[in-house]
Amino acid sequence: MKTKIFIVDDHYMVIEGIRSLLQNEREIEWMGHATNADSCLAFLKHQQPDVILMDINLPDKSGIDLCKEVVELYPAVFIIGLSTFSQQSFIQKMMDNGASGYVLKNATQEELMEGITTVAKGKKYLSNEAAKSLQKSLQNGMPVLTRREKEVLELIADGLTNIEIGQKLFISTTTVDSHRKNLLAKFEAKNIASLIKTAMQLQLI
Amino acid sequence: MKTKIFIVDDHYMVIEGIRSLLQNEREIEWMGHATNADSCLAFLKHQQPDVILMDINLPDKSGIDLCKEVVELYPAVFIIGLSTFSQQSFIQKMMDNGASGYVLKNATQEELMEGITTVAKGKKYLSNEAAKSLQKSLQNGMPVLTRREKEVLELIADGLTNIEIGQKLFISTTTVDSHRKNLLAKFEAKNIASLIKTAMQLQLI
DNA sequence: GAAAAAATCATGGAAAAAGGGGAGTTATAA
DNA sequence: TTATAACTCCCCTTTTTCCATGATTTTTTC
Repeated sequence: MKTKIFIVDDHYMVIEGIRSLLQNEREIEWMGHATNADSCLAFLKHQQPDVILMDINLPDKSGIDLCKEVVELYPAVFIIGLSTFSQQSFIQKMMDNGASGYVLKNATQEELMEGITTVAKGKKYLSNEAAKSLQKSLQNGMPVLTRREKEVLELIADGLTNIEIGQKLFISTTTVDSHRKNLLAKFEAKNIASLIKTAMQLQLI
Repeated sequence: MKTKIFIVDDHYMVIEGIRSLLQNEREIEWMGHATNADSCLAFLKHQQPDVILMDINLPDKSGIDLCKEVVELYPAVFIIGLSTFSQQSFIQKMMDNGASGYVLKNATQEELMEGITTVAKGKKYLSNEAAKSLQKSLQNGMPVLTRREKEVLELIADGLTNIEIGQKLFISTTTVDSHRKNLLAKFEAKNIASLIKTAMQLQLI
């Protein structure tokens, strides 16, 4: 039986690239593509592919959020995350949100096919490079933040002071300060400036 | 006469996508591709294409630097910068370094062909979207930083205090403070945290 | 060579962050 | 059920940033 494939990516060159890589594969049926989250959801109302290749950066919604929605609505559809090399930190998020696999955009035809067939069987797949970069970002002490710490970090990055953050989250200013201190410790940062920089680099903001 | 094309991009899917978009064009001769700056330069030693489509993010060197080198070594070769949507701020840099055009990766076949033919004639080309986003980032008050402000900004982002920065640049602490204030004003930021965030988003760091 | 922009320096004060230390409560997972 | 992690709160001190205001010198540009 053919594996039905659908692509969500806002770059035509990537869509064409995937189509080109898959066009000679007999076991693949190309169902089409979407360039944003909305038209992807619209498509799924009528037809369901076996595997969706989903970019992480979409114009209207992050692939991570879309992934979650699709998995909830259509549990039978397997999702493979697609991303460029620099977005290692999203791999974990994508998998946490129900993706079955992850393939980098510099994957070869072989890797892509391996990913699709593996995932279509219900197994998990991480391409070598993806697995490597995940490992690397874990090794290189990528901080694991709690829910609250993430919230506080976002607000700090938006320019709010401890007092303002406390009011927004209905907690004491001193509590916000505690979270701030924990963040500095986890990032091994001297101050908020360097913390924001590394957090942005790791795409945690 | 056919236009000879060469691609430098580290993502196979993009390479395949471009190849696929161009494969039926009679006026295009596909010379090959490289996935990094070094092999691009190695290729150019033996053969020169008319137009190079060059990604901005390469594993060994930024496309911006590579662009400069290629233009110096082979003035007859025209370069079109390629990038994803989020890298508007690089468009200007790429053009400053001698690129003849700029096309976003979500360009259609028509846009890509228009870009290639325009550039091959020696003219400049910016795809609608690229031009738009350039305009936008200029309009939306993308701050124009002075040499000193950039230096100070980098050091702030690395976590140095005003005192440390002053020592490093051999200027008074109060001078550093002045630059800091100017930066906050230019970015319309409430504090350094939000400044670093937007500076990272605009890829000024 | 004059105007504009950039870089330099300063004072003083208010606000916020950074650093240190301590401690109770609530989830939650082994 | 008992550790463990997460979240909460507090005090005190020092350091740094932020804000207002003003001014001189150097460099660039027309």
